[in-house]
Amino acid sequence: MDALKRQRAPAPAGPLFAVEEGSEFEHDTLDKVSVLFPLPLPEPFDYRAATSLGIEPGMHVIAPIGSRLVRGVVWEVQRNNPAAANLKAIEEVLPGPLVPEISRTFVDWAAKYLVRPPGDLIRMVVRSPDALFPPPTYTVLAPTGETPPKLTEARTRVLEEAAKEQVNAAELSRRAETSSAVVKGLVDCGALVKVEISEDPPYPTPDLSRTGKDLSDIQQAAAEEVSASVRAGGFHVALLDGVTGSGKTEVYLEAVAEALKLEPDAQVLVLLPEIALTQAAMGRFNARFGVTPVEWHSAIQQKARRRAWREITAGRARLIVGARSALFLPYKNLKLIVIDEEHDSSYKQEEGVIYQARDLAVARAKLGECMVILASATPSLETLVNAQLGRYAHVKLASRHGAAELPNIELVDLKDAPPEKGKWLSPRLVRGAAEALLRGEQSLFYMNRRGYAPLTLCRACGHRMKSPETESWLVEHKYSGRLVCHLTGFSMPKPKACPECLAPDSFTSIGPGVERIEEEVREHFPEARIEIFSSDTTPNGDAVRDLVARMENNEIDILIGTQIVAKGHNFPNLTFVGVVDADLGLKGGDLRAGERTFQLVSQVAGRAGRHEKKGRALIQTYAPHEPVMQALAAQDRDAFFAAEIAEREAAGMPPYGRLAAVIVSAPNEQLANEASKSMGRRPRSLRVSTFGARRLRRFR
DNA sequence: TTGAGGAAATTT
DNA sequence: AATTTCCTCAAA
Repeated sequence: MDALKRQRAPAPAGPLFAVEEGSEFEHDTLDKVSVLFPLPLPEPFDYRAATSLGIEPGMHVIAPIGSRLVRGVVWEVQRNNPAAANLKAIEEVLPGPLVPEISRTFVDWAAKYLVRPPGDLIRMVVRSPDALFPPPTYTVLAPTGETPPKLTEARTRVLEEAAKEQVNAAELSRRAETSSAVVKGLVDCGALVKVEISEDPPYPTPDLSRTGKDLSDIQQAAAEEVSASVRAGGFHVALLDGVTGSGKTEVYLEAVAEALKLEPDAQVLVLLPEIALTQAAMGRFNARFGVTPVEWHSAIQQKARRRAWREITAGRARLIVGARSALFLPYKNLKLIVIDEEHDSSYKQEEGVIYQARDLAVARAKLGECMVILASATPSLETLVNAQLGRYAHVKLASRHGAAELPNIELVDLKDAPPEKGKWLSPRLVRGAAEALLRGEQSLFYMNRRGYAPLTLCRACGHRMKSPETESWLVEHKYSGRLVCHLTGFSMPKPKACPECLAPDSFTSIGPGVERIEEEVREHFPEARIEIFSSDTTPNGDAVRDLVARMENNEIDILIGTQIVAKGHNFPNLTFVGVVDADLGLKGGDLRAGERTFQLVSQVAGRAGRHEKKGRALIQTYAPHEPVMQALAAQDRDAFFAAEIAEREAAGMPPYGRLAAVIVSAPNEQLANEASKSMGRRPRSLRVSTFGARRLRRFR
């Protein structure tokens, strides 16, 4: 109710039709109107409305549900259906642009595909409650060009200021340093006129006469291929596949320009991973088109959201850059969707309505006869399979732009040369960093675990410190002196004595995290400048920028980082990378563990020697013969994916089969286990694996 | 009986 | 999602 009040109260302006039957239209018939509400209802609800109201699918209406009034979208209309007489009446027809047919079809399709009430999806389409009503305005004063009869000094000053910028009366008198009466006098004699300005003005149009940066021959060929697809029109998907630094962005920007040229209201949506939605990214678009794109993500402010929604629906917003949620907006004429870093896990929404934006984008494009470009240096297995099967065009940008070479990657078999007990760096890793240090170059140790140690154990009784809710191990963070649950964020100070057996100072730390690797590195290189790069040490963007800048300026010799280092940073003097535990990501039985490990480790290894200097990467593993490790050493992505694809196909795993999670809840753990096991026995055609509550929590 | 308090059903 | 109805348990 609150939401509705808020929606209706501030905006009595605009043509709100009160619904009244009878009176004027004596021969009026009744329509049956199905309305989809942004509620988890199983289907649209039916109402009655006079035919003379001309209600059409896509219109916004208010209708009663039980004792309250709710805003919804008209889904279907049956003209002249007398049976509608027994239905409740539509309360009110709201102004505003219709939800286009493509968006409605997409909602229906996605609701089925995601096994969700359609109302949950329309909620993502109609996302700005006050955008339906005409935008609020404010009044400014503009000179008319007429000269007032008595041109005093004060009046001249006011007219001079008014010519510079149009502002309101109070501001104008302040700027001209006169009283408000002078300004009012000028309005009265017709030298100034009041002008209503919309609070939601249209965005500036991208400048399509501009050209992009000069492209290499390879880039040029790729740009021409995707541009030709855009010009051809209709549904196409292209995978733009090129290593970091191959200039993928420049290539897809050409396709964006091409799509915008198709029609005066043609729109382009560029999806970026959440963390990539930065001012720097916006700047790249600005450099190419002379305008800042329309931004859309969950953090966008109410006013900006209203303006963006209004302009997107009207087809006046042409270039939209956003996170996954931008996919659902009611575009008027969407011609191209670009998904940058298509493998990125942030395209997967894992709470509420669970969806993979990359997959839905392809479906949405098919419905809207539009093109999709999936760009990545490390495409997902699903996308590569689609490219191999010929469903997607495969546009390759093979060579690195410029002179830099790929680093040398070697495996270090930890079974051959294990580090001493309580240590994690093999002599080869230490030597690698020492050599780089001697040459005045930088090293990076990659350890994908935050904190000091993943397990804290009582030596006296063997008690393990666990998170109260999830039963998962508490990770020790030495700098903060706390034990932290990485799943829930729960944390507590490290206790002085064991809570189980009360033995004092009996805790011992098991296993490594970045902080512990740093300790070990400091023992080897006491004189070196060493820093940790993890989300704990760099809590915000400023801290990240500062650390990256110091690394670029050679103020750091050795960096120890979690996966945060894998993302896009470019350190010219970094020539040695040591991956402390490449096996870490493979544990846990996740379907995509191998794929993720390959992508992460090859990205991290790729940090070495990105400029003139040749880089070297050492990868520590206990399983050097695993296909992932072999492929990493050979830097052979195709070989890795070939092996992985064969394995998935044999096991009937995605994309060759589908997975479904069933959550079993019971009064106690034993009962839940029994129920899961018996469920697993029943249908022979299904393969069932069971996870305990701890692991399942992550799926919720 | 009455009435919290909470779960379950209903809403067109 | 927001109400309304149904159900249980316990106090009077």
